[in-house]
Amino acid sequence: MDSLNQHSKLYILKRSHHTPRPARLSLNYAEALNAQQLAAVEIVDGPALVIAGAGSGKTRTLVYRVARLIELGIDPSAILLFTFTRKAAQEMLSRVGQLIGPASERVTGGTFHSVANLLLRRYGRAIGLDPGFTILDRGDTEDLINLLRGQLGLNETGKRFPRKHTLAEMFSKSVNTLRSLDDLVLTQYSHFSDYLPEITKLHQAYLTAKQQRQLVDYDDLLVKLRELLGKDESVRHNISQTYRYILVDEYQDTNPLQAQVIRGLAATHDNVMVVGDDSQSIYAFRGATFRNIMDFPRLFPGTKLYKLEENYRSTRPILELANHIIAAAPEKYSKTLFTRSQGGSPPTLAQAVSEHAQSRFVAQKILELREEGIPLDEIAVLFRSSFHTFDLELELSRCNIPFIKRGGFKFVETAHVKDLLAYVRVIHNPHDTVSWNRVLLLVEGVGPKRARDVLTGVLDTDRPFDVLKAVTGRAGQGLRDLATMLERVSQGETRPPAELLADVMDYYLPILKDHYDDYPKRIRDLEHLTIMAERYDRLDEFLADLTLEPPDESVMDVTGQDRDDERLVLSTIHSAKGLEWRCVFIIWLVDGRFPSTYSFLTEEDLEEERRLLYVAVTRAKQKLFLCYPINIYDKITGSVLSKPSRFLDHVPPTLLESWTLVEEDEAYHWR
DNA sequence: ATAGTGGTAGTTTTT
DNA sequence: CTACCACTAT
Repeated sequence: MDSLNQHSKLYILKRSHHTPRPARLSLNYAEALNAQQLAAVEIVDGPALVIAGAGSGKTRTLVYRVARLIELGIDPSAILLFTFTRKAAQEMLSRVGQLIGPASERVTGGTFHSVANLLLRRYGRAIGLDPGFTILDRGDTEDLINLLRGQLGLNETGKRFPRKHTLAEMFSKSVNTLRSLDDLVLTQYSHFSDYLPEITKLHQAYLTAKQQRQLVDYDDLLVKLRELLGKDESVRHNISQTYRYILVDEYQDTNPLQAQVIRGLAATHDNVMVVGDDSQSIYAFRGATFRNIMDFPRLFPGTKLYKLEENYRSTRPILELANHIIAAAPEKYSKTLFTRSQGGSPPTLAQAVSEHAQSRFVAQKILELREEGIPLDEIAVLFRSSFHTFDLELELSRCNIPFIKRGGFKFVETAHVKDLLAYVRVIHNPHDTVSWNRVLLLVEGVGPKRARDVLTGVLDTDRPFDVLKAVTGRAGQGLRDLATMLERVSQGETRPPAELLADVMDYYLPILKDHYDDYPKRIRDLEHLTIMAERYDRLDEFLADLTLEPPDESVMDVTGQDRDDERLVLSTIHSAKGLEWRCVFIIWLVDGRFPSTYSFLTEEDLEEERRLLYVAVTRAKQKLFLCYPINIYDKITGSVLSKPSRFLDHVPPTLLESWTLVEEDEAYHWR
């Protein structure tokens, strides 16, 4: 306190939300941002839509806007940032932290699902949801559907009844696209329309089962949040006033349901900024549509529109290729990406005579690049679907190139991990039908029938363990053992999750050894799971995090060594969203694989594949290699694939440098 | 009713 | 390849 004020009395003027304290901004925003970015950063109130092309500094813009809001005196805890993964949120907020300090830690950030989880645990009671609800992942969902299918006697319907996977997909899509199940089945799944009554019945059973057992699937998180916001005026007001500034990243990959959630959250203030690029919308299978971007101004009248069109990521030749690929798309928001950078070599289009030749090319080229001084973690191999890399993975191992694979099968989805977790989940939520079923089936002498019988008993009582103990017959002893173990462990439900897991492990180990020949590998996975659990002191948080944000490394990497060393990245294009590398390889660019034969049926699917390629290409900063093998037999069509992806058809030859790969000893024939 | 075997169809992408 | 289904022997 300086001396002038020593004798004067202080009278505090309270700050109101609408009159932020006079800005004393520490950052020079105009210097750090281009004109377009600056305009988007400087808007404070009201709805805003930012169309941000690939590599146009979209993240930077969001980061600076959050920083500026805080610098303007807005309470950080009133800011809500939606991102596509939780990691993305953490990275952004840590960048904000670097700019303006630790206030950023109080910003709420995460995926729609994780935020919904947070709010539902807090306010869910208002819509009859117990805070201890269990979240079902996709596998759990399918298990539950199958279980109910058995109960309803729909197992003998005949061969053409949809599989659990398809059923789950139908249910989910109807929710996320806001379409009725009838409508969806009759149009998108018309080959199953004969079964519509059964499907509807099963769906009803699925809904009630979840309701009764406090089970919540991924979609329910969003549905229930919408319900919470819609039904209860005071809760809506409360939540909306808590989060007075909302930012949404990757808006092109949100679905209509998520748009409604945003609408509800912003009910009292309309302070929403969404950022996205319609050309990068690649999650239609999850109900996402780039039309969400188009519709945003209608949902929020008075929306201000900003466009970021200057690309800072890629060299000009790479950008030109990307522009050519997307130019052929029939429908898109008008924007033209440009760069001021000069130079850069044209992308390479490499033809290999077989899948293996392609793998060898990639491995060899990567070794060369490393010789040139490019670190491995600045290189990525991207692909359409995760099984496209099987051969490459072998080749990389042979060449001693360490790599990490992102996307594809997940560690938490493996049977043994699910088994172990099921025990803990039963303890946590005794109504969890799905986990009960799983746990029961692992008992010697228990099959589907007995599991179902025991299950009905278990769910109707407060003392489920006694029900297990009362069973006689072949499975009696096994069920008693199970009951004893669960009872003992559940005494200390409040103990750290890692301890609970260790206890359960003692029981489960013999079962594991009995079930799987490769149990040593699986034991290591489970040990890893326990290590992950050590970071938590609450069981429900551990379980929720595991389903909402499963570790995105695939199984083998979890236990792999040299975690600290730099490693090559293998990634599905979907998992590569928002990332960038100095050098990028895109493999399997053969027509029929990418785009896959699958997508030939409808134009929408095909266009999504085009955008997918666009996303892949725009990940590259300096060097881009497009690879395609020829002479690939395609089982689906019965034909041989040898033509490069159709998306490259109209690309001028000058934009690509074509290479033909030949064997060393054959090379002189070509000279 | 369950466990084990053998055959076959169907294979993205993720919260 | 593998997950799922049907069938068979307990």
